[in-house]
Amino acid sequence: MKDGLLTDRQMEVLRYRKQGLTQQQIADIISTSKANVCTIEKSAMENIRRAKETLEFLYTLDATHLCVIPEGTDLFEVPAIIFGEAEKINIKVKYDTISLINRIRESRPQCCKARCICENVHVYITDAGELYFG
Amino acid sequence: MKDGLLTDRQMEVLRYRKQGLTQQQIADIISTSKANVCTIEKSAMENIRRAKETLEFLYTLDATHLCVIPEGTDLFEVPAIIFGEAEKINIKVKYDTISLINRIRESRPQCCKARCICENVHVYITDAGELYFG
DNA sequence: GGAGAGTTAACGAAAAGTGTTTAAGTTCAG
DNA sequence: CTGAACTTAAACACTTTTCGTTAACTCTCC
Repeated sequence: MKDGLLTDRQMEVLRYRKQGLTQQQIADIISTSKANVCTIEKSAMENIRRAKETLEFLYTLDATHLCVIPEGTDLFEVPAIIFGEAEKINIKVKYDTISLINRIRESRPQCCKARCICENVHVYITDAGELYFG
Repeated sequence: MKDGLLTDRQMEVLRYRKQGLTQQQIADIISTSKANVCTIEKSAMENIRRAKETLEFLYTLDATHLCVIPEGTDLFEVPAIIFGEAEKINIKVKYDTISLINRIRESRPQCCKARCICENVHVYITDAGELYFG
């Protein structure tokens, strides 16, 4: 049974990059060209993008797209945005302000640096008012 | 630029399945055999599993390596190991015993045969006490 | 200008994924 | 038991991905 989308090579490069190494330094370590490190890193990012998109599709199977929280939004402004959009389509969100903030922080921890949404977050909602973030 | 992991065929089958159709009904609609619908559905689920695993790998990049659960370990012994290691580095795990077991079973179903961890599992932990398994 | 970091394009070989069929195998309600 | 729904395995053609090379390219900083 296979692992995730990323190859050993791709994970290796991402780990070194996380440590702050340059492509040339990594190329020396793993004995290849920096051009190759670049393409490996690039395809790794592409695979990650596809993984995210795949899970977004899953959510859309039983949820509809509600809105996008733009990168840079203050976390505390998010509930008002979502409540407003949900009201437009007559769906009652099943979270109050506090639990909604907890919900998004647990669902997308990598998008929440302190109080700031650090990348665009797509919001999906079911008829039951359940929320998904992609 | 490519879409997510799922092929058109796979998304098609998943949508029909979501509507409650049987594999035979879908096979008739998309003009193929029911066996093929089965394999398409199966590979779709496999792709979804891999997408989840890929994103979990991303999270491990932000986490530190905590310990390794050796192959053959009893699943019920895992929480004690993890709590012990986390205590050593003064991080409070955000799961209790039961939810920790559920967490690892959901995260690495292929590693859990009955009560046995069937391959080495690396454990990563964030400062917030979130756990990831790789 | 030159050095360092990163990106891109074109190409080949090896590996992996996909759709399909055929055939044999469950599982389970009636 | 029978039949319907579903699963599994092997084999095939086909396409895509991945890793690698070489070489040329942009940017930025000094």
